[in-house]
Amino acid sequence: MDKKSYHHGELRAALIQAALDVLEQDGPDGLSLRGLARAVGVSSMAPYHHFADRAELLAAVATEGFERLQSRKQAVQAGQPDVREALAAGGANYVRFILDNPNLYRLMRSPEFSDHQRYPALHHAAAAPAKTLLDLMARLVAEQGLKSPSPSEGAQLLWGLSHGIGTLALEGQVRAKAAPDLAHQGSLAMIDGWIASLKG
Amino acid sequence: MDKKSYHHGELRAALIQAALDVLEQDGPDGLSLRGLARAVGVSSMAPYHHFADRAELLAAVATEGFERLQSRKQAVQAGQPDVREALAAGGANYVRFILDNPNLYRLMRSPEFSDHQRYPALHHAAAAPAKTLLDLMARLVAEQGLKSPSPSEGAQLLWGLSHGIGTLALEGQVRAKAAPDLAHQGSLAMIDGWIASLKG
DNA sequence: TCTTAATCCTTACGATGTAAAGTTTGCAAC
DNA sequence: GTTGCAAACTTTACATCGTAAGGATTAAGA
Repeated sequence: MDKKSYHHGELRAALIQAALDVLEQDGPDGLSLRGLARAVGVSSMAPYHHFADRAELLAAVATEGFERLQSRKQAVQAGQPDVREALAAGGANYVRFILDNPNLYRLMRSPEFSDHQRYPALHHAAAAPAKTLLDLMARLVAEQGLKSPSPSEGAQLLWGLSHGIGTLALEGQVRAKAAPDLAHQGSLAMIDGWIASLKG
Repeated sequence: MDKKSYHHGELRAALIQAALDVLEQDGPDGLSLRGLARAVGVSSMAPYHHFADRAELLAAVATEGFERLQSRKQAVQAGQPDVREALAAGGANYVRFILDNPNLYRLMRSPEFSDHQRYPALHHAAAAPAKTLLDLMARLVAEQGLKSPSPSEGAQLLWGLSHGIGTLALEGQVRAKAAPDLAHQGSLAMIDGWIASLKG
């Protein structure tokens, strides 16, 4: 592990880990390629042998973030028989993830990665949580016989709600302590609104 | 207007305007103090006589953004007698603002301005739209006799929903064309969920 | 007219992203 | 083993950025 050879051996992974650490401690402004290289004990240009440019390194970090999100999501929603409750719990958990990893989440949602062609691994990782949500929403629509919204619309609305509550909480516009519950309660309200519209 | 004197005369306003232009065209990465100074035809250091640092300039731009948002908000919600519809229309309009001013909105929500002490003008401008929403929500709670959510909780939920849908639309996770309607429909669903819970 | 304060400029420094070209090392083929 | 090559890493260099320090210009009031 302590090999100080010319070849680092695991530079790529080490850089990503260092970036995650810096992101937590110093925020995104303290994140520089040179700084990471320094932290890992390697020259300024070494990272360029593993990443085409700064953006590509950040994309790899964001990818790691999506993988962590997905594993948390599965842990929470695994044994939930009630779809309605699973969706609400998923929303609350999503907000908790945002609050636990503010800078990482912001990076994950950074618009500079919107080019799917250029960051395929990122978008592959990002698709997993989205699909989990969509599947759950489809189950809700089927079980309740909803005519509106469609599964994809419903998923976008629930996602948008939790994403919005979470990011507003990051700014202090919503009390961080209350935010997960708020997302939970808001998700239930929206779901109940959909169900209620059937009986109207 | 074409005075090429030593003193620019309206450097502060010109810089803010230039920043808004650059933000729209080249995105936030193209935004540099030196670049703005160049665009306005002034030395690199001139901006520092009007702004303590880069962040303070950006804060002024963000402030301008909140003022534009508020005036649009008032234009839309002015003559809405129905509270429920006013809230939903406000949400849709909010999403439209985000889509019309993507980079400006991201700047407005940038976490580097979260220090209220340091950017009083920004937070004053930002408070206006929030208050408009809160007042409307209070009216809804009163008219419908809602026991839950509280006005502030409800406002945060509706705000979060529109903020979330809008920012997801910026990333392409939600179709931009459909986003305002989605926010509208989602707001109504949530409101109806609140009302339905009274009769449950 | 003289003073003064506001406005703007010049110069300079450290940090960053990254291009170009050289060095070291592990490994595969002989 | 020795050789040869590709991958991993380094050195050097440049443009650009934010901004600190100090000098020049000018508008406006005494």
